Amino acid sequence: MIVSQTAEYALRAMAWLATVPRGEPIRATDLSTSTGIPPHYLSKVLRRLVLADLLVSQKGQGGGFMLARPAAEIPFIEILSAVDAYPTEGRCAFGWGTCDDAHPCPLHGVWSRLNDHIHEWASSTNLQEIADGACADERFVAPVEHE
Amino acid sequence: MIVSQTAEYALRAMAWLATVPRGEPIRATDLSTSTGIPPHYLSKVLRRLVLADLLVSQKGQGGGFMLARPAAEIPFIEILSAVDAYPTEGRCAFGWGTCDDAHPCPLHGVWSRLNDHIHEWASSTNLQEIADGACADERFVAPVEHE
DNA sequence: GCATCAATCGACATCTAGATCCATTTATCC
DNA sequence: GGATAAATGGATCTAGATGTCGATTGATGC
Repeated sequence: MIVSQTAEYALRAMAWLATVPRGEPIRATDLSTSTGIPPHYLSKVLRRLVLADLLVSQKGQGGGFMLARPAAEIPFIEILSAVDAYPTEGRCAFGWGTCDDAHPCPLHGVWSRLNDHIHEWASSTNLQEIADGACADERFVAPVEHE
Repeated sequence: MIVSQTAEYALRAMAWLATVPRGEPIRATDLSTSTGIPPHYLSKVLRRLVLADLLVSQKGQGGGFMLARPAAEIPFIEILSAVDAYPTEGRCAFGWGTCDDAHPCPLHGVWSRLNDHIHEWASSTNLQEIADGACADERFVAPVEHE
């Protein structure tokens, strides 16, 4: 498993929201049925995304959630950070308390090489890419099933 | 968290074993104190590595564990596969039941790009690199602390 | 053969991410 | 202002990953 379930849900929800015209709020309930994410769990994830300034929420009648910024300005790394999922900094796979570039543990080199890859990917990928690749009407049709 | 705790332990144990001269078996107990991995848990991880033909074990007096092959012939991907940790194939981050290159979900493209990176890293990195970078006497000295 | 050493195995405890439920707050519409 | 819609927040439940324990099996040396 590359990322946690929560992180995956966050990406899914954001990806979906990126495909609807910006400015029209989507209700958590609708988002839940569309994406297959359990409703109560989704609302918690959404809340964290609001706190991270990636979404804005509107309570009451006609309310819902929408992107706080244009999709092109939301890189994946911000989404992952918003739901934790993106530490690995400072942690050492070898169990050393102190492990940095100055005093690297044996795994440090290869480990940070992987980290760089992931960081690069998460920084250079943004929601607009998803929105471009996916026509909301065609490809977002009901999931066949979700396990 | 990029990989599970178990996977991290597996890498640690293998990395350590790669730094001792091949042919001399290391006891699980010793490996446990050296790496800071809980002893009984470690032995479960080791067993899985044995089943995956990455380690050989020797019972009784003078027994222990050692690499089944030269370090250079053990890529990380085999270690990760041995302790699960390496599926992501077939799973779809979007919750679609069917998601392949022919019928990709909206996240499919960027997702598999990340997968490729990780796969490339895990395949091209082997234990020899670790052994080369780490002198067993100097850099493997007692972990300062482990959380 | 017997004692000892070390891996193996199964059962059990604990901890945490994931998921659910329900009461509360805030906004909108009439 | 009252009814309704929708997000918010806390408390709780559950399953799976993590970690522990004790007993067993197999190998070695004497």
